[in-house]
Amino acid sequence: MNICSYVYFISLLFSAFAEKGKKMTKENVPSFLHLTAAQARELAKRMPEEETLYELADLYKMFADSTRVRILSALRVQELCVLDLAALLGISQSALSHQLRILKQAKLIKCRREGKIICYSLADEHVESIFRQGLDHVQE
Amino acid sequence: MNICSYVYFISLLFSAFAEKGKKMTKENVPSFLHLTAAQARELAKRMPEEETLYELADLYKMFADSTRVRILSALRVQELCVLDLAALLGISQSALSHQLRILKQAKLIKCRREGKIICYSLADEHVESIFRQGLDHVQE
DNA sequence: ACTATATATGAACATTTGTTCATATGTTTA
DNA sequence: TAAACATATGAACAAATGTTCATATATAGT
Repeated sequence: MNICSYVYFISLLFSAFAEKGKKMTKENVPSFLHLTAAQARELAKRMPEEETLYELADLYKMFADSTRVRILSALRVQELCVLDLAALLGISQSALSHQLRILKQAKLIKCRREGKIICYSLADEHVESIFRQGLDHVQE
Repeated sequence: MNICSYVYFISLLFSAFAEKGKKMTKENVPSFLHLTAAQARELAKRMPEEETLYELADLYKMFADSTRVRILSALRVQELCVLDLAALLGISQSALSHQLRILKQAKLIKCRREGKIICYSLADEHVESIFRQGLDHVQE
């Protein structure tokens, strides 16, 4: 957990005490918070780094658009070139190309050139497992 | 795969043939597409339903915002009431409440009332497993 | 019943995001 | 080397999303 959030949290504790004219002791907390300071520290320690959580959100952002999900879903089956993919999904070449770039930057897909055409495929097994995990949840 | 996309795809095949003054045969395809019609049908069959893919994108949308990821990350550790959570994460009560509603509607978290306060927690094991899956990928 | 506390929500606003359109880049073939 | 083909990309626009501010609802305590 980021030090900023924690500092903010602690400052809230102090100001809450100040408002009520109470003295803050190490393991005591203001009434509007139901966690003790010690519990809050413990909780914060058990959370991943703030930075990691931002990266996690960024990863899931890639799967958070139906066009990208459909692209990944097709590439799960087989490698495809841009025009085939566009025709298959019924979207414009431009829109697809923009999304392919985004997915490529996120390292979820890779591509190789074969003459005039460029073939895209999933980058690795991890992508497949993330996809399947979500699919399991959606399909109950 | 949605019938609409497939119909669109087939229509593209036909128009491509028409433009070139060729006749379209069952298993032949225009040169700008590297898939045969049969391959395209095969591929489409192996993809989940279009509707399922939209639901999948919606599911991942929940994890695609850093505030929501941080909320879920805290609730993984323990049940928390709104004000504790807001203080812990350093966000306003209002912003948090809006996000809690979104997560609740998506059935990723649940809540129970205890007097004045309302305690939130993760809805089920699936949420934890989706979270962990993404975390594994991010942390390499 | 009145006040304080805890949470929820509607509207306005700013930001982000995805698509389209026009055009650029890069590769093959005539 | 010119033309055709396959893909990429910048800019403009529209739509979706998250936060803030003000206020509403609901419960507990006096």
